[in-house]
Amino acid sequence: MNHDAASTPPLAADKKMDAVDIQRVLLERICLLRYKPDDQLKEALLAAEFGVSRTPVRDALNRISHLGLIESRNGVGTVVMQLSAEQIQHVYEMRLELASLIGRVSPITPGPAHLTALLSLLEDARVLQQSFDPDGYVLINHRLNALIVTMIGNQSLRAMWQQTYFQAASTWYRVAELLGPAVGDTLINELSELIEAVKMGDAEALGYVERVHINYGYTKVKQLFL
Amino acid sequence: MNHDAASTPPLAADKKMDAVDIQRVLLERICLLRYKPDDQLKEALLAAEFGVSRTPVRDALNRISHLGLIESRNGVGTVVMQLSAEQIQHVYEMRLELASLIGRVSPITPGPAHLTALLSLLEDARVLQQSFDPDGYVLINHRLNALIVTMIGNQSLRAMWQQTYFQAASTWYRVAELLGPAVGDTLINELSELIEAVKMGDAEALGYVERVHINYGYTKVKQLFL
DNA sequence: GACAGAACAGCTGCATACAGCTTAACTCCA
DNA sequence: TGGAGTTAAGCTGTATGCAGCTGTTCTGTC
Repeated sequence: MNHDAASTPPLAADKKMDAVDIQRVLLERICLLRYKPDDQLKEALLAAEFGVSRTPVRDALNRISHLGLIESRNGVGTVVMQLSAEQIQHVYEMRLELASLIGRVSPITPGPAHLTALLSLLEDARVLQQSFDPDGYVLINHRLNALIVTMIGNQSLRAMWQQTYFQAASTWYRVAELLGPAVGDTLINELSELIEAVKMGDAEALGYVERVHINYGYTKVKQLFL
Repeated sequence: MNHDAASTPPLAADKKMDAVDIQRVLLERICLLRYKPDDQLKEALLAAEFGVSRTPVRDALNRISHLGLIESRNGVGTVVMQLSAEQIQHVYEMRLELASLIGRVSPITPGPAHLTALLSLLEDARVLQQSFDPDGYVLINHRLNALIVTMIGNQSLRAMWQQTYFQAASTWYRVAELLGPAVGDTLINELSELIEAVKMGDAEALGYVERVHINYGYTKVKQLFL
């Protein structure tokens, strides 16, 4: 009764996933680097794993192809793309700008539900620090992103935010692998500052907090990869 | 020999279009309002028209579904969505912001090729004014948009610009129908100002020119529809 | 005549079979 | 043994048939 959504995020053991479910799982796996750049996502294998035919798998791949994270080549396979240094730079540059817009274009005043969710995330982030692992970290980041999305009033901006999040997520996973618990501390700081902003119902502050932390992340990415 | 691309933009008479071609044609038809909101895009009919099976048509529809311009409902059909007043507002708000970013994030210095293309567009726009029709107007706008895209250095911003263009295009077509040659005059002004910016190699000016004219368009849309 | 119910037509979602392309391995010859 | 040509395996792209869902229409009853 209480497992209507997101209760089986990575697993597919249950019964008959449709194209939409597969789309979600594939994106999550790319963000969690379970599929690494140059990996081949063979439609037949995925179909077998999910217990469906190639058709819904193809539909899912087609629907996420616009993100540039995968590319299908006839006769070869569907490969996971490694975003070039330039592309990563562009995505982070845009996320910096988009963050500033959260509080400026059709802003939403965050409410108590948002606060509750943030407090829950903060709790989980603290638990995570007791035995840090990148997967758990990125999953919390996932939930945080999903929450921030609900605080973006402009639907167009919301879509762009999601898009760039997916594009940057796997890069950020690699940072978490390399830096370890340090990024967890930063996440706790980010959550604390977000909580303050939400307590005041200040969407603009929220955007600036995000901007600051994206800038921090961008700095780390530049140091480590670019 | 000289008909390698865009020579048959709307037509499908030739031979064997693949999913990518179909995707382009469908988007164009939506932008030109050949498909109006609540219209049903039946896969079987489109397949017959393009001389292929339903499969590549489905692939094309899936690949553009993220724009929110169409929505497939099981048992019903794939319907063209009417963007709500709020959605239109959001898209225009974002285009205003994105325009300002053209000259700020990874800008490109426009060169002589851009200038040549703009002059050609200006010429065509002037010809159009001798007997204005919305279709011709939107097609020139299409070419202008394609050109501006090549002046956007940040790939992520480029994708967002394209996305919002497709989402706003059909709305703009309706404005052209209602206002007639007046929008053509505005287009000529826009092109003239863009030419000045490009002559100076000033990407920032280019972005501001776009911002101003998007704002003009937004004003008209608000007056007429919102 | 009006309304409830059932049968029907039509569409998308999915499954399966086939064709075309690409890569890699394998063979044959020098 | 090295290399060019050929063959074979495997993947995506496409075609086609079937199942499930939805809106409509037709029928039977009150």
